Amino acid sequence: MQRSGRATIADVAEAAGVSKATVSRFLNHRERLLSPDIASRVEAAVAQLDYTPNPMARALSHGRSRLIGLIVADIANPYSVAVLRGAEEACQAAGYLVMLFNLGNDAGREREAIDALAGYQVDGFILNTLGRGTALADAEALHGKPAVLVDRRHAGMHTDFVALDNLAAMRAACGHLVEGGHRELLYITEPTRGVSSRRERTAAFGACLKAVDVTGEVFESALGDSDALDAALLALRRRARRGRRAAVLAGNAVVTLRVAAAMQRLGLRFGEDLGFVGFDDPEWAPLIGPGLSTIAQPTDAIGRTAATCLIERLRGLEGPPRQLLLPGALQVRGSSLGG
Amino acid sequence: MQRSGRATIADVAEAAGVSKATVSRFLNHRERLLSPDIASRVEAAVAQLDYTPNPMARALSHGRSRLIGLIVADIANPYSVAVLRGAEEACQAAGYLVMLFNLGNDAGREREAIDALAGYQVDGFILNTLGRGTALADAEALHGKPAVLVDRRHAGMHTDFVALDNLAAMRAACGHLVEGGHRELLYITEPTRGVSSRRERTAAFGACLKAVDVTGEVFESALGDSDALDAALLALRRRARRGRRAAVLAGNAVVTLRVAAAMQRLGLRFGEDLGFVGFDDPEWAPLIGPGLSTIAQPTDAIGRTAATCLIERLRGLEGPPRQLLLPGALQVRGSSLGG
DNA sequence: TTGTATGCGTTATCAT
DNA sequence: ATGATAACGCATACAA
Repeated sequence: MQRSGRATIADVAEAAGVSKATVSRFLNHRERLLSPDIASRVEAAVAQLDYTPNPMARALSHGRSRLIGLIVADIANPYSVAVLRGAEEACQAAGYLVMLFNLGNDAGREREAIDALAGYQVDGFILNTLGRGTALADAEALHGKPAVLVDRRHAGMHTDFVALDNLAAMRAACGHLVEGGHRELLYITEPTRGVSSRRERTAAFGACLKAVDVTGEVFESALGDSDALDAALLALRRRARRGRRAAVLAGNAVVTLRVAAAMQRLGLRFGEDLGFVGFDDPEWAPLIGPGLSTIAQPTDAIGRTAATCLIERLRGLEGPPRQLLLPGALQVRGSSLGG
Repeated sequence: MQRSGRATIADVAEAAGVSKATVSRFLNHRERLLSPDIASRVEAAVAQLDYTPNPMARALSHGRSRLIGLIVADIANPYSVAVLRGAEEACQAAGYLVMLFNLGNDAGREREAIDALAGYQVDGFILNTLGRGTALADAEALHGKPAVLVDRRHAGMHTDFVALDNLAAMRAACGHLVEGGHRELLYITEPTRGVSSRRERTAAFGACLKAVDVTGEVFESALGDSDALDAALLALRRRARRGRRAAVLAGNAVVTLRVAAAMQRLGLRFGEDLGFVGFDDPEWAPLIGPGLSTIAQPTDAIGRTAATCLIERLRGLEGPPRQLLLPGALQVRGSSLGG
């Protein structure tokens, strides 16, 4: 009688002795009055048959799927995962399910990802993408569906945007280091080209230097080039003088890892030889040397906020694109104290 | 003319001057002959309209969705993420999309997760769940859909199973430590109750001890109880004697982190005071002390294998449940050498 | 080989 | 207030 063992709305209607339309109304339009007699009969039938509406049929007919497409630049990146975690949680709580698409750092697949997800009628997108390329030129590419950007902006996209307050975070980091007597700062970042968050942090670093008597440099650390990184660290070390200590700022956890490896190679000690503060607060930060000072991003909140943002739009919220910048939290450990 | 800007099969049919059925056949049953004339007309129309079948409508009608439900115990766990990564990749490559459900370590939601995913007509499940509770008693709960278990078995579930070869891995770890002169071993694991992988590793540890002149103990490390852990490590340290060194085996990366924190608290040195090998090979392992020796799990392969396994079943592969045990790789670093 | 008609499970537009 | 009925987009018996 019932395909795949599941009760359909027709079964419920029959059991309750009413029409399918009535059952559908009972489920979706609780606000409209329906005679208490019928309502209770439908309710009983639903309970007895353990009926659950088929979301796909609902999506086909009604146009909305209660699905949210989450596109992530690289699921190997702990930051992406942390955001994903918060977003998925908020979606679940709001009755949405997440469809995941991992780009694996392949910018060329952005379009493919969006199309695939749109095919499944996702109601909206959460995008933590690469930023390079103009694949997502505009709403056109999004099939008219709302989206929220996380961490990285896209030029020309009029969507909500959620990220760390990079400027404030950088101020906190620099301020802390300067207070500790550090006067020679080196900001190490992954190559900034095209990635808005990296550009913003680099710019913020520059801005933080202006006010004070501090020398700052920026170093772009590429994936395989550990020699250049070693050289930069050694040069920084040489610039340190009494009362004018030197410190490294790492732009994210990936850089932090590279720096930690380099320090080990070079036999340099965090805190003693070079101060250190890094963006992102990985679980292992306390265990490296005297403990690495960090700026902890509220990744969970970022993910939740992004999802909430999107869901508000899905519920009809109008208005210009919003920017939600969440504050980071400075975690002071040995690497920015010793010496 | 077209809702939501997308071309439908009807549009293609009209453009090609054929019936919808013909278009559908052209798309799905390439094998059956269709007159070259019509075929080319349909092909042209498809290309011109940039037509893509609506997967939801297809699922509703045909019963299959090309969706795979991935239920993960805790997305905060790097192991889960690593597996997820491999699985998602393989699914994408095979033309499947992943629907994600994170349990957030809440075993009570297993059933909810399966039902929600089944509602969207997922074709099958990849399950990396908690193992506790009998929520997934049997195929009944899976709505008749095939599933593959990752890392953790469920009693009474007749499904394929993919995991690390725990016994071989434990042998490699113990063998390496014994070769290095370690005779007092302490295996530290998260509480094993109900979790098959933890039980198996613990059992394997016991098996490895029998053959040789080695003293072994097992310690279950609970989340907040760092005092007990400290005590266990100190006791182990005391048991070490000349020519009979002591070493810790950590059951996974979570435990490794706890042990590393404890060693720091206690002022003990890896390699010197206590040997160490841990399951899982987190990126930060080389940076702790002299480098932590580990057993690297082929997480990516595990995820890919699980997905492949499932997809084979979806393609109709019959036969009894398979067990795929993948080998780990011993990574020797300072923690198991020094002293 | 191709077209017609029906069903998949819902929602929504009409009547009543 | 409730019940027929037509979409939604596609696949598939069945007919031709």
